[in-house]
Amino acid sequence: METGTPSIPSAPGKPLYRVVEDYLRREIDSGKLAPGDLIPSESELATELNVSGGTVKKAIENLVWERRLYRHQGKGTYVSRIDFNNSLFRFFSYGTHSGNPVRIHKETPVRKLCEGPPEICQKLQAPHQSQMVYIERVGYRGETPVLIEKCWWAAALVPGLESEEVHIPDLMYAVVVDQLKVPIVRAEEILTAEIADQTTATTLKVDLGAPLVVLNRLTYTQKNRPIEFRITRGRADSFSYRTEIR
Amino acid sequence: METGTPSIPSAPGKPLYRVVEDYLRREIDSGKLAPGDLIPSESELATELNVSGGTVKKAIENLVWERRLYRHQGKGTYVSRIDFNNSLFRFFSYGTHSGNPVRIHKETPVRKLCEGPPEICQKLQAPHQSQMVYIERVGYRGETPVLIEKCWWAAALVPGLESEEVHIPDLMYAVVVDQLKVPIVRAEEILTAEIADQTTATTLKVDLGAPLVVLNRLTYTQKNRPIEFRITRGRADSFSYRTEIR
DNA sequence: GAGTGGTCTAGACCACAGC
DNA sequence: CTGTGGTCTAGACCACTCA
Repeated sequence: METGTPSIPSAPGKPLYRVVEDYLRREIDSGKLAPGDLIPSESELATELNVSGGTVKKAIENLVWERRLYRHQGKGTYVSRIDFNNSLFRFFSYGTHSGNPVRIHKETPVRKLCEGPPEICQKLQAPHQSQMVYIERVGYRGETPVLIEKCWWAAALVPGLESEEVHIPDLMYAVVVDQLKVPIVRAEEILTAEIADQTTATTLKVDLGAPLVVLNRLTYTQKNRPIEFRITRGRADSFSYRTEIR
Repeated sequence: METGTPSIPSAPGKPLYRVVEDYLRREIDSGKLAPGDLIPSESELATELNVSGGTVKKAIENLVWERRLYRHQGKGTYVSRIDFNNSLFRFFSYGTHSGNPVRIHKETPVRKLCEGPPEICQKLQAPHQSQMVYIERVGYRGETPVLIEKCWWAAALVPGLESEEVHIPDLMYAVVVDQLKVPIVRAEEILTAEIADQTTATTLKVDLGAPLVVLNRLTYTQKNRPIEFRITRGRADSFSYRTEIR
């Protein structure tokens, strides 16, 4: 079926749909296609790249599977916005064991500009002792505190975040994305367990030594640039993560 | 493109490939197709069910994604055997933080026939006070104990498992599947955290109150029948579970 | 060589969104 | 109405496995 040669650089032994995937991945990672953007339609991509519609469809299906794109029938294909509902913290069911969603309200007792601790600077790939916006938050279910968050933001990337003028909603990333216009692209999370030290125990109103689930999160903006490191500690007694093995 | 009507019961609004998926799923769940079996080839299924090859391919691709099937080019498509490497416990990196696989050797201090505790009977969907094979195991990395497993097997389904004649290897399911010829199909796991009580602390050689990661597992044989409940406790200091959010 | 799955194409028809 | 993605088909060619 000789109708032409793909106009994108191919590679021997590499399936064409992978080439198309990589092309789209590059467009996204470089920021040419930003979260929320509409990407060209299947047929446009097919003619532009000189491959068949089926090949484009397969490439897009794979990227949809990776949650980098999403599609709406009749509308088009879009670049995904990050969805923090995919955080491991959705497995905290504070209070109701029925699995109903429980709203967690957050307060912000500490917010200040400071010099970043060495480990944090390293994680954020920032120079030693660079400026950070440090934010501490406590999450409540009703009146009872259930989690503590400590966040360090690379101050150079989020100018104004430290200002008390800027109100921080429960989902903090909304401020950064909508008000400061800094795109949040992805995040890595690591889950472990710990026991409560004295200060954590008192704010969470648990016994000293009570079990905690600890979630470390590294958040990235465009071009694979880390922008925030966060460590969240929550009561273990209401955490459960379920999977299926096959 | 009228070449015939699918010979499997369809449903209005339901895509054909879903119908094919459901057909294969039923064949697997009922036990007609057992783990390890070779299923009919794409073309055989296509003519048998009177749908196109592409539709069969899409159905199979979806089931491969669900890890219910796997394919080998040039050989065929097979029903998956359960893979306990998918257990959440693969995220325990005992000792080496480099992520290298570390072999955990297991011993079996307790093995006996007993009356099942009420909660266990309920989980295994067995009558009150039914007979269970209770097995307790300790996992070691080198000389240091790192985890404790307590398992209850529905005795009626695994005759002879309690016998001391039967040697239990590190992967216990091998005995059940290979020697007792009882298929293991899938398992559900729930992860939580706890602190060590006195007996656990002494066997694991940690302080009383040290953080533990707890994994509850319900294992199923054919026809969705639960066969084993297991609770594993491991030291939290060497557990970390990583994900990516997008 | 025969049979399997893997890739790729071309094109039909449908359901849905939005003007 | 047009354009989008979703489903389904038919068939070509390739790569791999095994007798």
